[in-house]
Amino acid sequence: MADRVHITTAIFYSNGQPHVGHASEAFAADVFARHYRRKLGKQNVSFVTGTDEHGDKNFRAAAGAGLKPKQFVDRIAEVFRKGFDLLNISYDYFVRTTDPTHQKFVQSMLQRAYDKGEIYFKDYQGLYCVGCERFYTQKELLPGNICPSHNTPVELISEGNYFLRLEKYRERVLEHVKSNPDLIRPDRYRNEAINMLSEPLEDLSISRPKTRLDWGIELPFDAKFVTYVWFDAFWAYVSELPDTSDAALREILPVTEHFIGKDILKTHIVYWPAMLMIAGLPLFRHLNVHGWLNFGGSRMSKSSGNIPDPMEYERNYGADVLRYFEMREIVYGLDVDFSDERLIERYNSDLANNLGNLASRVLRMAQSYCGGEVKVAPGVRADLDSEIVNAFVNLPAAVGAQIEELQFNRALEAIQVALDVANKYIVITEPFKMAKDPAQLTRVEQILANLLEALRVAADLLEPFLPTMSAKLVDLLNVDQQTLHAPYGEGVKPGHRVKPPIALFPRIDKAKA
RNA sequence: CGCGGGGUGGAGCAGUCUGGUAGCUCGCCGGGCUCAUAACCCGGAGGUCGAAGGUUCAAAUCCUUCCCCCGCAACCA
Repeated sequence: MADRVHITTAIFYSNGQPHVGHASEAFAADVFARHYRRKLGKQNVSFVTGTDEHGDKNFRAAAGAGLKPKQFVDRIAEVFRKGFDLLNISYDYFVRTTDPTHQKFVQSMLQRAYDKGEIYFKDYQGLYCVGCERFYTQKELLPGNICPSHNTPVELISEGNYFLRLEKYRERVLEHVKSNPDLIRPDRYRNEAINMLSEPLEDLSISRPKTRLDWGIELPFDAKFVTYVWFDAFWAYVSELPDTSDAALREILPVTEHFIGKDILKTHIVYWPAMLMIAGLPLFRHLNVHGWLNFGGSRMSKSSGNIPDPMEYERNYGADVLRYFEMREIVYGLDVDFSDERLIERYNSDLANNLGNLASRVLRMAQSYCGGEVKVAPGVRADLDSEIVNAFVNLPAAVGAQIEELQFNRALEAIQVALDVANKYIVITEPFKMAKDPAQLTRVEQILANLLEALRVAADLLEPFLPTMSAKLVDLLNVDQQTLHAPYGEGVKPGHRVKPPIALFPRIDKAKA
């Protein structure tokens, strides 16, 4: 078991604000980060996100907005950073590819590759699509030299550029993928990666002449050029860590968990490993590939305006609700259909009816029957107790394992099942009836201790998925961090006092929403 | 032979890798309870898990073949 983990989202290239898809990737990485911080300690987890800010598209978008490139990307980066803050994305580093630290690091890696002879200069004449930021071969294009991606004519450009020797490393990368069966997760993307690596590759153009694009990191060995998006962006995963020495990177890369969308699988399994090998560095531990969010059965489409704004949910329901829904509903790696109706349904059944209502009834009984005080230690004192105790004793290990396997939906399902057990326990043991008979008060106290302890474990395990509301529940339960993380039965102690209930998750009326 | 994803009770989905009484949410029918956020609990109706063959004591799950649906312009994770 690793004692340290480094987590990254993609370094987002966007000329607008974050949408629910960005949020979804950030949530998954964040759940991972929060889980591991609890497991390994905060100091053993690092979590990087950020924005990829160079390139043609931003340069042109800036011009279109009448701004200098830097002003333009400053705005984008700020929107992303603030948005992620509001969504409680607990990144340790927000890397911008325009940061001087990052640029310096990229230059050092460029120089290293160049010194090793893995970057070479070649005159090149080709058909270039501005939208794709890449050259096309004739046979890839539609008749009339139309870019198949953008439906616009490509431009014939003649220029010299620097190239990275990708093909030279292809087989080594392929070997690595084959001999590390869980490198790419979930499994379904592994075969695709192997296919990509089974065909010979063109070497990768990693430069642009400044005469064409003066918005990028200057090549240290030729000031007339800047580097191209991929050689720039990938290094952001590590460029701003406190220690970027080779020794440090040899520690951190093998425990690195990349979270990416399925659209950039190819770049991450072809370019990035080759770049690391060229630099003499080890590869990452896992490439965690997620699918898409669809809307009403069709893909997200900015033009038709069907993409929900994550901030809208944050304002309406608080920061946790969108996160919970996406983690609960998505089978990691597969596409899922996103709708407000499903979100509200999930919220009402899981959070309002199950968790929220359970907290209300338990805390209310604790007030009414025990004056808010835990009277006895939780544990099994009768046959009826064993089921709830077992459910929560075994829960943390099960949830942790599922998070690490990217089965966030199943982790949450397991928690819901345990909460179900707790709700049933109340009905079966009927503390509200026994409380009327002073002779049975001891039994009532036992039942409530068991229930409060169950809530405590649930609050602890839900922290990655519901950071805000988990904290509120923890506050109602009035436990400190150390108590919070204790195994079932070793948390709340006799004499401990809890607070009266509040409605943590008010039901959402579908008709009104 | 293009690539990929999917086909599981009325709806939406897990489960398939690691074969062992088919599960969840919603909806529907009947009952219970009153601690609780019109919540909670119990019972019920409803599925030959796309089709056919095969392997196996045992298949939604493994193998083979076939059928159907969706994506593979773009803004995009």
